[in-house]
Amino acid sequence: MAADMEAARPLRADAERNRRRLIDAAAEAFAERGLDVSVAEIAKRAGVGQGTAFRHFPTKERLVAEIVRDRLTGLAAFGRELLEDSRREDPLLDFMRSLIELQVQDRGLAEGVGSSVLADPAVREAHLELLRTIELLVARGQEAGNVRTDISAVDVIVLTKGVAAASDPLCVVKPRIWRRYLDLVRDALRPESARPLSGRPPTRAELERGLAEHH
Amino acid sequence: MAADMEAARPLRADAERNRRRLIDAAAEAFAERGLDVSVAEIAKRAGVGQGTAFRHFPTKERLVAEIVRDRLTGLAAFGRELLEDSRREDPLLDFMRSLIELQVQDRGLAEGVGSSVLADPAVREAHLELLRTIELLVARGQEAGNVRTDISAVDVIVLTKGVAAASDPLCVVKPRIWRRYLDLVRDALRPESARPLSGRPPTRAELERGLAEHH
DNA sequence: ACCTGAACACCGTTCAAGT
DNA sequence: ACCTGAACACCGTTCAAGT
Repeated sequence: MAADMEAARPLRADAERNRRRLIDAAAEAFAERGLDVSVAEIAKRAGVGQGTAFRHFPTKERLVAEIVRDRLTGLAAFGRELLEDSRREDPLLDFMRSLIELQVQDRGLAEGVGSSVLADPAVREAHLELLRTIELLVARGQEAGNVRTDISAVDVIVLTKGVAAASDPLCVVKPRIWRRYLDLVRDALRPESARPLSGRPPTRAELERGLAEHH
Repeated sequence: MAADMEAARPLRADAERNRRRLIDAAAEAFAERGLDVSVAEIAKRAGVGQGTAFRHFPTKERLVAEIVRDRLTGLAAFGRELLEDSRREDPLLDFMRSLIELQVQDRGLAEGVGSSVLADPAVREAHLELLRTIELLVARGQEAGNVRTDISAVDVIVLTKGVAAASDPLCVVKPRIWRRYLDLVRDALRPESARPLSGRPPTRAELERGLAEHH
């Protein structure tokens, strides 16, 4: 799961332990109650002083970034697994299902992607890795004739985010409603239904820039 | 635009003036910078003390609610205009365009719908009015053969919210990108592309309940 | 009746003092 | 090196004192 770029100098034993506790406590709290749980409460849950929290993560956003990065990396890895599993009929659709399911279950992740955490370099790198994986899945789907050819990986990310965001309020009362809207997206992506789309498709760079500048 | 249920007892002249100034200042500030502009700043922009702001709107949420209600009422009225204009080929699609465009232009509105302001009774009433208008538009579209028959007005609201939310980050760099995703939704809604959707469709009551309980 | 700014509780963030 | 809680600026909200 955790893909640290550089091991850097190892932390002192207690610091390392505190860091892990903070990440675990934050991941849990954010998933359950969204990103507006206070750092003070996360520190308390982790059993450390709140000063310690800000020593490890100089800003709350960096703490969020750490956790979002973990999730994105995990998703990219899962996407590559799907690509290697040759028995799957429609790996792209399976992947979109997982993307949405994770956003629906993890409120913090849903609030995190599309927030300014995407400006964080480590998060951007993980996001790019995810995009590249989706590009492979889209290409595969297009070769198999499952997916219209005027659709890109950026579109897939945008669409899954849309399904998750749109389903969000209804999910409290109908937890599986997102499947309905994923089904509609599936219908929209089939080659038979393709009619010309207006404007030029968004590029990878435009998405990255948009996410980073957003706010 | 403003559809006050009961005129009640009229306010003192200065109070009425302050109320209007607060609403105008808030509408402008929320549209530009989203819902997290402080009440203090809105009061300052309106030229009143911040105590006055809380006298007119006992909570920040009520101030937001007032503005969201105005927008929803305006949208419902516009929808009915579309229904009466017999020259339009696809009034539902035209209406979805306006729904999305407004959410993209007005950050406060986008953040407001789907937040807990929908718990406010006056907002719920305006929202219900909007839903009923969309139901007429959907029925019209289905009669004309433009729209698949397993789609409801609730779906339309959910989908437009999804398009607006998904396009949001990209809009900074490509302001018209939402048209692309509306085009995809248009393709998904055409009867020819219809394949069975999983689960039962969400009802009006479920949407209302979801929006109100959300948070 | 309505207006106002000072006061309160809570948040993110900083830092002097400890080990 | 790292930990800690008290301190600061800012937010939403309340309220005693004014007109």
